[in-house]
Amino acid sequence: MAFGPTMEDVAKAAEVSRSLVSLVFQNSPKVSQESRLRVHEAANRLGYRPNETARRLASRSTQSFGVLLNDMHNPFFAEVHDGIEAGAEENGYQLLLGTGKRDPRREAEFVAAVLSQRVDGLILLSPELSNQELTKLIGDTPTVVVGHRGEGKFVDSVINNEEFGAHLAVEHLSALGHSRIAHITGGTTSSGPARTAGFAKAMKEHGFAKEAVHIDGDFSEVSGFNAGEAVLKLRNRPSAIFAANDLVAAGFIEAISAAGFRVPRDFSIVGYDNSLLSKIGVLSLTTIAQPLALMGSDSVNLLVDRIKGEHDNPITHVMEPKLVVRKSTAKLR
Amino acid sequence: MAFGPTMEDVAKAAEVSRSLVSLVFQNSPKVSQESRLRVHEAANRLGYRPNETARRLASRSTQSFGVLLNDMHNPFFAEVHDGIEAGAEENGYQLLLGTGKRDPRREAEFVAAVLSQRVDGLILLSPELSNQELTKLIGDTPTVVVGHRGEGKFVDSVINNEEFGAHLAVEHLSALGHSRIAHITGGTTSSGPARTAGFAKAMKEHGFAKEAVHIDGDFSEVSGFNAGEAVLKLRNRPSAIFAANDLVAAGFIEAISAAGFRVPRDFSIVGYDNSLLSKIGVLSLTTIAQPLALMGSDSVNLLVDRIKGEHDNPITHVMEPKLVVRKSTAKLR
DNA sequence: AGAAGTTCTTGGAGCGCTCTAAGGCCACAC
DNA sequence: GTGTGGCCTTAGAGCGCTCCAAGAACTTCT
Repeated sequence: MAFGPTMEDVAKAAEVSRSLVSLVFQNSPKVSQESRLRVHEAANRLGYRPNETARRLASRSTQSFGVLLNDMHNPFFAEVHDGIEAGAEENGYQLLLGTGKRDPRREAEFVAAVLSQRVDGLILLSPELSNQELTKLIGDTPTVVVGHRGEGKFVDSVINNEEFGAHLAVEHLSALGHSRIAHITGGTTSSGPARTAGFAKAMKEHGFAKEAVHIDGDFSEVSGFNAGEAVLKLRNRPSAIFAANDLVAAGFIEAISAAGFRVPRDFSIVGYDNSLLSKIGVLSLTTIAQPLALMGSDSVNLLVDRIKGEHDNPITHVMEPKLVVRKSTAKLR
Repeated sequence: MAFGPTMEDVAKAAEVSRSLVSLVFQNSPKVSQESRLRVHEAANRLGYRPNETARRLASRSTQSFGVLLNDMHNPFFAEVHDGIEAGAEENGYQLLLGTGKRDPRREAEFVAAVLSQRVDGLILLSPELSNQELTKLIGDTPTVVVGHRGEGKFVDSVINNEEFGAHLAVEHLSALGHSRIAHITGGTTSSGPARTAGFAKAMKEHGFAKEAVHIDGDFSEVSGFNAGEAVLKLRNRPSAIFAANDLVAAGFIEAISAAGFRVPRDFSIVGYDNSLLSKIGVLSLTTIAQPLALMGSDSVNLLVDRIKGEHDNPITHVMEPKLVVRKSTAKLR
């Protein structure tokens, strides 16, 4: 496996020492302009490319983070990744991306793999890995868990204020005159319970507790569809819906559309996530937006701070969602 | 920067040589069961993790591919990635993922970065980089370009039969009785022209050439919306639409829905990509599906074959799309 | 001119591992 | 005892680079 020219070759060609070539490629200020040019010229002539592997070994530093994306099909990860990438670039870190496909075993494999590559830190987006396994795995590697609160001395967390998101939805609907509001839940995993709890609390605060309707779901379009059919059978129908996410909202809309009902004429509906789905014209969902890119860049900052020694005890950042008003909500008729 | 215990430490703890420890971690068959246990025990006790960086340097092999995903927001990439990941795992390669954000400069940076890490091959999904720059950049690194035909002695390609996709769309609509069909184009970039050419050819083959309508677009929802409004103004309206992609189809549907028209009652419409969008109930788009995961795994195979020396001249694989029938198309009334 | 800096360059040790060649050890045969 | 072979184990060189300490070359000052 021939790996092309080495620093040694460049040094010979430029008639200088290997050390000097090294300094040139580190952009050291203590190289004379003349030598710098000589070396670059020789390097170009030979088609030299520094061997990053050797660099890392010799310098004992990789300047890189491992990032577990889990599921690339979910736009959530793409957006958080945008923020991570921006933050990493700003701070001079490389990224080692991987997917876990929501499988704890694959997640563990990925983490082990990047730790073998001696990354300086770890960012895990919505890992399924238990906190316990994680702690064992990472040792003393600075880690940020995004999506839920992680545990461990070396683990910081970036989470969303789900409760506040639900509050925003109810408040918006209330302002439009709705009080009989149904919530299609996201089930018992990830952010489902927090949204549901937030909904209950917000309804209570608005004095709508008795008009609240809960319909069980699971973050899927089908569960939204089923919820739609269920709602139509209710004797005392809600006038507005707070769906666990945009996909659920889409399912709901399909079900009621099939029965001749319209949004927002017959139902106002609020989704969650501000996904691509919510933005397309046919749906145009009012929804709750999480500051995903911000969460990404914030994770990087947390890591960088910890590496610099600016903190060494677990920190949790809670991000505030925003309401995005589109065409799926309207004044109660 | 303390990097934890090394092989040397493990060797000392297990009272064997460093070489033996190395063999154990390479799963060499020539280590006695007894030594193997001794070493593992010592390694666990010390919390030893092999240093992959050193491994790569010493073995002169990284067993890894660089993968340029370009835009993580586009599900296209997620699906091709699935195939790549599966292929890589099967063949024992690691993946180095990166995004170029459709910016040739960033793409070049990524390629340079992974080449510095001495990847064994490169898979580039829809790169914007010119073939010329690419050739200069990659040197003799085996490369696969996915999405369009790449150029260069070391570059294989995996592309789609866009023409056939257009053919499938027209054939399907024809079978439903449609002959006056409009095509909303994707513009002059990427697969736009090929789809448009395929449409023209298919219409001709069906004897519908004179009924073909071309409306310029650019793969965006807005262009679909504009096309919808334009179609409604036509004196002799088409009964069916072949959109450049699903997003365009969604835009079209929004425009005509606003005017009180319905799909498929008033217009049959075929999208392209079989995206998430096409699958949601409210749209339920008949669409053309590309074998994305297959394209991914095929890219890996191409790379592996080339590395094994099974071919050394450029190969292009053309993949066949499929028609996915949903509810946006119906018999002409 | 010589001392004292300053600026630039270099030798060499070493990062943590792999891999080759060589050797130890043991059983068995002669 | 010596030889033969199989099985394990090891010494040591080296992967391509960084980084330290020290040296060379050049200025500037007195």
